[in-house]
Amino acid sequence: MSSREKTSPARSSVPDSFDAFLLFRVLRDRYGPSGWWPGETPLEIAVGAVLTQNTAWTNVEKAIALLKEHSMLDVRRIHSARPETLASLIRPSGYYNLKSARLKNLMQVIMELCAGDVEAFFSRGLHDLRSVLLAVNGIGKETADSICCYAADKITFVVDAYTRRILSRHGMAEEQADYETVRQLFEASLPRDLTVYKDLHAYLVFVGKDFCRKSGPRCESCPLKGWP
DNA sequence: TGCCAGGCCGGGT
DNA sequence: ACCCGGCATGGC
Repeated sequence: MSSREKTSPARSSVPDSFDAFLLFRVLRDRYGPSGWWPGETPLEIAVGAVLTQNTAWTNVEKAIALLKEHSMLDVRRIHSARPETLASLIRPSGYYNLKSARLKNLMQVIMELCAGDVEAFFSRGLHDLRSVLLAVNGIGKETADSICCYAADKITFVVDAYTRRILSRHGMAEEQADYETVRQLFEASLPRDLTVYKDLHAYLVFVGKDFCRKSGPRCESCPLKGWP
């Protein structure tokens, strides 16, 4: 059956020649191992993923440092903290009331499903974990995939604003292509290798920060100049 | 000084 | 199914 085209929702057309693995190799040659995600434990990575929503990482670092100083980087401590207390600690990361509630929502589900055992929580299968995370208020697709990939070591590609912008500026996708379309675009041409997934997303953030900001594009020395 | 940062939700059309 | 306002700090 050629049951493909009729029900497909208006989806952006993309050059089917896109080779994400080639992109990976080019960027790896330039950057080497990415060292991502910044964060020492799976819990710290997950917390950072929430705190960095629409926020510069330098601000997140301050917030995480404060959590550590107050011995609050802990499932039960966050879970039982007063919302205002938690908010005051993560203040530098912005949206602190919102993110305080979101962190507590995440800890709540870890408590409910695994009695606060982070390792057990992250040892679920990808699809199970991903849907559990997506059901948490305050965790959307990018945050869920970031946690799955970097905190739980699952093979799922993280799509963010930089990924979209870089692809669209190079004519490889529409800027407003929906999340799943872009994710499939990458996963279709990547080997199922966790390091490749982790590093490629990291490289796209590096390129985005250095050469592909919203304004002030300095594309001259961009490693992707002329791509493809 | 204003714009931007590794989003997401809820309400409106 | 989109579109939009709100959420907030710190850096350039």
